[in-house]
Parts: sequence; C-alpha cells; structure tokens
Amino acid sequence: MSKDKLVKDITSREVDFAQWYTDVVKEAKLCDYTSVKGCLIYQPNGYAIWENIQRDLDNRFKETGVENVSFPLLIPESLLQKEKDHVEGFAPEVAWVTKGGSEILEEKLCIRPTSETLFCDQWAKEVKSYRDLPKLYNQWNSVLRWEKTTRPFLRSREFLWQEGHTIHASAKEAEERTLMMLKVYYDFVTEDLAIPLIQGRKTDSERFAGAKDTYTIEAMMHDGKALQSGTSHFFGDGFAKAFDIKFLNKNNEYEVVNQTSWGLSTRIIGAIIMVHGDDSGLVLPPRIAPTQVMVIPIAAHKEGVTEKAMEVYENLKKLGVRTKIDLSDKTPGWKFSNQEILGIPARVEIGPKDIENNKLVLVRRDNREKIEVSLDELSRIPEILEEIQRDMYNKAKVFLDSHIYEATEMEDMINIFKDKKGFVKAMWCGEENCEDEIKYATGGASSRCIPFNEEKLSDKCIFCGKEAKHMVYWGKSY
RNA sequence: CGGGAAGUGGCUCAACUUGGUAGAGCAUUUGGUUUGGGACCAAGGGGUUGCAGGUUCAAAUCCUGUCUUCCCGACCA
Repeated sequence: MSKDKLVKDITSREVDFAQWYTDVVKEAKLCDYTSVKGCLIYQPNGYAIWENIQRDLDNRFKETGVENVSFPLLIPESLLQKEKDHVEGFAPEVAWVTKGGSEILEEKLCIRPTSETLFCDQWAKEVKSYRDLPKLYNQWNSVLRWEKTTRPFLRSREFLWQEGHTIHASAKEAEERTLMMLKVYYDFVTEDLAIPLIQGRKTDSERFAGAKDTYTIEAMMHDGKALQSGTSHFFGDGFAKAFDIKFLNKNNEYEVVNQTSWGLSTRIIGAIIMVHGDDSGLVLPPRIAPTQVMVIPIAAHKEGVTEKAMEVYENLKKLGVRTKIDLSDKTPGWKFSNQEILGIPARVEIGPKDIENNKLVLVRRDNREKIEVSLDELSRIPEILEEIQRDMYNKAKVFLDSHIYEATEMEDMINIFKDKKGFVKAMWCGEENCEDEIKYATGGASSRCIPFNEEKLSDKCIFCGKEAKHMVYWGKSY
C-alpha cells in the first residue's frame, strides 16, 4: 500500500484542500458541531491543544508583567456605543440579550464581541494618579460574533481567545507595549508552534475598529492563503477620551491615558492544522502536542512485551516526555494510523525482535523516518522531539519563502495570483481605492501587512502608478 | 447575505423519481482466532428518517416553512 493512501477517510490536500481540512478536524476529533450554528464543542484532543497554548502563552505574558482578570459576558448598549468607530465596526455582528425571564429589559445587553468598552468603563473608575499606571490586564475567555458563514476554528460565532488590554501614561509607552506584545506572539508562534510568519502593520482599511494602528502576524497555509494569526492594536487616547479615563500626572495636571489591546484565538489551531498537516492527518509540533510520544507494543500477547513497553512508557514519563501507551487490542496497523491521524509527533514501536536487541523503533510523524534507539539511551528521545520541532519550522519556512513573489507590474501580479499560490510583495501608494482595485483584479488578494523592513521594489504604486509609499504583502486570506 | 449540495441507528450511505410495516457497510457489545501498516469468524444491541406544519385511509418519500452542515463568493479574528 502506498504511503498517501494509508488513511482512506481523509481527502487528499491536492484534491480538495477545504475538504481535507474538515476531514482532519473530524478524524482527529478536535471539535464537533452543536445545534447552534457556529458554536463548537472542543473535544478533549482539541481542547488539550488549546490548554497547552494557554499555558505557554500565559507564561510569556506574565514575564512582561501582565495580570489576568475576568470581566463580564454582558455589555450594556450605552457602554458599547461610547466609541463611535468601535460600535460601527462591531454592531453588525453583535448578539443581544433583551429579556430577563419574561421581563423585557430597560436597556438591552450585548454579549461581548470583545471587551474594550468594559475595561475602559472600569479604568475610568480605577485610575486616579500616574502611580496607578500602567494597567496590564489580560483575560482568557470566549466572545460572540454573529458570523454569517462559519468553519471550525477558522470562523465560529463563539470562539475562545485571550484579550489583553493595557493603559499607559504616554503614547510612547503604549506604542512600545503594542509592539512588545506582537513580539510575544511572534516568538510564541514561531518557537512553540513552529509556524513561520510575516509581520507588520495593517493598512487603514484592515485596521481594528477604533484603533490607530493594528499590527499583525500572518501565516501562510499550505494552499497559499494567509491566516491572520494574532493582532496587537495601539489605540492612542480615542477610547480614553470617550470613556474619560484620566489621571493626575506628576505636575498635578490631568492627562488621558493611552491604550492597547491584543488578541490570539483558537483560530491558531486552524493554522497548526493547515501549516503542518498532511494527507494522513494532523501533525502537531512537539512543544504544543498534548501527547508527544505514543508507545505501541507489537505482538503484545508474547511474553514480556507489554512489561517492556510499560517500562519504556514509565521511563519516558520520567524524562518529562508527554507519553501515552496504547494497550488496546487493536492491530498495530490501526494504532499506527490512529497515531498519525491524531498528529502525535512520534511513536515508539517495541516488539519481541526489538527486545531481543535491547532497542526500540521510534517513527517520526513529520517525515516517517524510523530511528532505532537503544533502551539504554532513552534520553535521545527528548532530543529527537526538539529536532522534529526545528525541522517542522524549517520545512514550513522553506514553503513560506518559496511562495512569496515580487511584482512591479499589475499584469504580473494578476498572473501570479492566477497561476500560483502564495503572497506577492508589491508597492502601494497608500490609497484605499487602489487596495480595492487590486483585490478586485486579483480575484480577492487583500493587503496582509506593511512589513517593518520594507524593500523598495520600485517608485510607483503597482495599480495607479503614482508615487509609492509602502511595500505591502498581498494575499488571499481566510 | 448571494449561488450550489446535503440532512435517514454513533459514522458513511441505500430506499424517495412512481406514498404502503426503514436496509447495508463501518463502529459498538459478547465469545473465539489473530498481531512489525487500518485482521477474521460467529452471535447480539441500537432508528418516533433535522424540526414544525400541510396533503392523504396511509409520508423517509409529495407540498410549505424553518434550523443545521458542507463547498464557492461578499463581510469579518
């Protein structure tokens, strides 16, 4: 049997990428649908990934001084409406609570689509002096946005995320925090999720509702489409003025605060699937994988096999490897396939022949390489897991780099988006109209970001020919 | 929100055109044989056909509405 036909239930990526994605989500039992559109159940396999993301990211937040809080689910209408751009941005996708029991509420309550307004309302009460600043808050919660079309992880109505909110005494300090948190995301996603990124600032049309600047990390999925994987916003004092968040500075004068917010959602699980997955299923980076090694005894009924497999299992756990052992009475072939569908980074096969030679066979999920490991050298296995982590990043990085193109003529850009998959670097004048025209001409490519290190590909905007202001990464996106 | 497809045991589907007591494979349970890439034999359990109306002596099947899912667009993390 050829390798790519091992798992018959999963559609090949090349045949139908969207169907492949849905198949992997289902087969790996990450989440399931409910009777309410866009509201998902995170099954143990999926939630465990999210728990690991929370743990790693939360540690990184706390290293920068952030504190966790919990704010309410409901926002009074009057509060949501205080900042004009914000409410305009979110109003179309907000769900409302209008009744309590049988009583119609005096003021309807919105189910939070994001919590800037709640934090501002609280800070207006909480902050008096420059000594109260900065406030560095974060909460892990779920929010609700009434999306019209939904897909598991990528776009659901209710989704899990973290939303960080900070206020500062100066714009400079707030801007620094905005970029600091973007870097936290960048480091986390590249190091722990092995997903290479481009990063930069959003154009005005792609900016968060109410923000002055939005910064983003963007990943490239295996079909060449972009997935916005985390954002960090600088608000200036827009919200602070609307909510009257002011403090007395050292000179006993009133000033308004400057604000940031930043979020990363379960959508990132979609990125893990679409960056690393293959036709056999999920492939999880070892650092985030709930189970890193699956021990599979071969011919477990033969004398001493189960005992030896258990011994390996216990020893791996002692080495800090997140390990499971499959002692079910399924056939080995079934166990191999299952481990691959679930994306467990490596499996250990141990049977009578191995025990005779005092070794085991470790099979890497990412490239199926078989490695013989002496039972006296199990400490090699954590090292191999780190190698897998590195190799997964490098493989994805090669893919990303080799699917970024340059264009200085509109015709070239159109052809690239017609014939190839990936991103295009091109110069832009700064006008929103040109963004719209480019999107139309390319069949949907939008500006992903203006990178921090811009290259000068030419002097002219690729669409209108006027003076170019920025180099932009363009791509079709999720 | 537009365009397409689909909802029938846990899963994949059949029966629908032409109305007449819902069937298969997989999964599951029990017993046995197997075991280095999704094993085999035998027996058993499991379904008011997404929901609500309507037509009819009779509806999975026809009609209307509605909800949900999938794919493709527009909008959004």
